[in-house]
Amino acid sequence: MSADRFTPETTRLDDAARAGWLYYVAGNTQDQIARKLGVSRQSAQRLVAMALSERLVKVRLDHPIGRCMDLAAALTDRYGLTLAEVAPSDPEAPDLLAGIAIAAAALLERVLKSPERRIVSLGTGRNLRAMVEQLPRMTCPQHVVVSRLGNMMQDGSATPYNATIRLAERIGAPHFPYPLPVLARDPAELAAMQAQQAARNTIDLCARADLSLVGIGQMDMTAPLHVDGFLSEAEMAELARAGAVGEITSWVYDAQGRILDCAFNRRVASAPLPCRPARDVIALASGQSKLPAIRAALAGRLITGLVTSEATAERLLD
Amino acid sequence: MSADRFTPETTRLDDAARAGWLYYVAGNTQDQIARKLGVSRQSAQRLVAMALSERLVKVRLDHPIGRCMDLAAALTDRYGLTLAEVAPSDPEAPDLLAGIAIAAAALLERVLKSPERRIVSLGTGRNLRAMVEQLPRMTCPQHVVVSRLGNMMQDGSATPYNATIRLAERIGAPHFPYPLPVLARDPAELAAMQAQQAARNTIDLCARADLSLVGIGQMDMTAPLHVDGFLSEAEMAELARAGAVGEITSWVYDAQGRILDCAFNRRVASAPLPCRPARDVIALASGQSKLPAIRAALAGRLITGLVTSEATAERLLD
DNA sequence: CCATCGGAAGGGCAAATGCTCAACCGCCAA
DNA sequence: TTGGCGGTTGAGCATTTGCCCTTCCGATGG
Repeated sequence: MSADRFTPETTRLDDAARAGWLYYVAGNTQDQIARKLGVSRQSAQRLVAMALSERLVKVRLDHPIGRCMDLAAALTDRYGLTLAEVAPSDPEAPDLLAGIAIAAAALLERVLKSPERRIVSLGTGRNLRAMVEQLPRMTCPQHVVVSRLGNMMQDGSATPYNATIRLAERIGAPHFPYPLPVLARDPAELAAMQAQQAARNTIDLCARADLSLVGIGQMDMTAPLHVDGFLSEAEMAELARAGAVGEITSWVYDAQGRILDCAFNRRVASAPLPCRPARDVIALASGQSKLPAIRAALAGRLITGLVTSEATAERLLD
Repeated sequence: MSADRFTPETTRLDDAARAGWLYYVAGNTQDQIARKLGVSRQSAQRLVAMALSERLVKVRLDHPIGRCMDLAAALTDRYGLTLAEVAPSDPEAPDLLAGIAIAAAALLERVLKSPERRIVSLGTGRNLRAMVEQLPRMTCPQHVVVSRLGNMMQDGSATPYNATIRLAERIGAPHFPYPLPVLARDPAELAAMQAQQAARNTIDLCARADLSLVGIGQMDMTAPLHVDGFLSEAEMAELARAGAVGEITSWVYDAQGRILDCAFNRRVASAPLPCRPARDVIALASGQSKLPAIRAALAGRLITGLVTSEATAERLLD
């Protein structure tokens, strides 16, 4: 091998390294490098490009954001997402809402800046509500905000964390609350509800939404559906036996991310949740307890994007 | 500081980091970055430039350039060193700080990766400071950083380029500043100072340091000791007559690398500099003006390793 | 309240860069 | 010798980038 020291290959790589050093570390232009190494400008360019393609130069970003962006790139890559945002975790409060809310707000703001009409559909949840609070006031009468699910509990009272109304107020856009409750009593009642013109119109809007932002619910004893009284402990247990690990806008799915064909889902009145959606469906979710639910949603391609925390992203990539 | 999380300053740096990542790691063009971050092309350019100027992006060249390797091998061979690193020189700026700093940072990083406790002692100087800036953030509470000399001028003000504190901050390790000034007024004062418990403890740590990184000072009119006001011109001349050619952590030595037995050295309060040290003492130094000082340090085996520039290495081997 | 000022944003342009393509060189085999 | 072929080179051109200069915005102080 020592004979290789002077083969063209080695010298070329050496020159590439030298060119890369002069370019990236010493800050020369390719013209200067060409003169210093005694080659043409084009050759210098090729050497610099080679230093890059042969991975001789290693670039590292020394900022907390750098790590997050590495994680986000790994997430999009591994799960075939169109978008991933990872908010830095505070080591002392690893799944603080604020980071995710800010990241998601920035994302939403970019969409809302469009002069074209955009239909934005929203689920429910603390994350979405916090996101809206982080959004600056804007004037966007050209857009439309629509809710993907009802905000009425079974007793007729409103659920907390209604993000749709707040968002519409904040950006001055027309909005469509979801005209049905979360759950129908039975499939027959559901069919009757969905036949109403207002319902059909809203569901249609949801299907055509350019951007949908949703939360992800876990299915343990802290499940939002349980805490909010939509599911009794017995029902929870039954769903668990059927393989339920998570829910998005009340649609319950299993570990492969398949919407379960079960009695509960047959009563869900929320807008249908497309599998492998054609338009952006972005979930906001983080936390140890939601991990299985997030994993399943990613596996089943129920979402095209994810906004999460650094800590959660790391665990998703384990 | 946590309240600062949302100040414009922080957000701006974050954005700069994002832009830098997208540009240098993900290979986006500035146009794409502008679209993704929702800003104008010019702003994206400014963010990328900021990522560079704020030293958020670190570039490292991962290739042993043949010529530098040869020089390094020749240096270890000729001077009996345990380690030599030679950074490529830009012919027009032969002794750029950056190359040496990066090489030394890589070296230090390898040591810091050890899970075992390591004691690292540092001298002062631009090179050391630049090295610390090149080091990535790490978490190494197992190590200890200790300064080999004071950072107080005679008037009590702090010298610039304090590397110890920066290093300790950056790697999250406990650190020991040097509790004495650079010079005592006279030998009697020195003895009194060195009797203090804190001083004895720190000096002992320096003696046990697994790795010591130091600069080398020349003894001409640009001498650090003179520029920083520790040596008057008259004193400089006297030391020159006594044969002084260089200094390490303020200990002045002659052309054979022998620590001079002179009035000045009897006032130096820095940690003692062992001749033919048993543990690694590595100097960072380059430049025409430092050549005699480097040669002498090598001849007298005051150091076990050297990180220098290509141009300086060549001259040392002449 | 208005005038002033500093910093950030955007337009425009010149320099730097990346890429394609045709020409060329050396090598091998017919 | 000659033709073909892989690979390298340099010219030309489109894109990208860096920078200057003007404009705009918000803060500050009279």
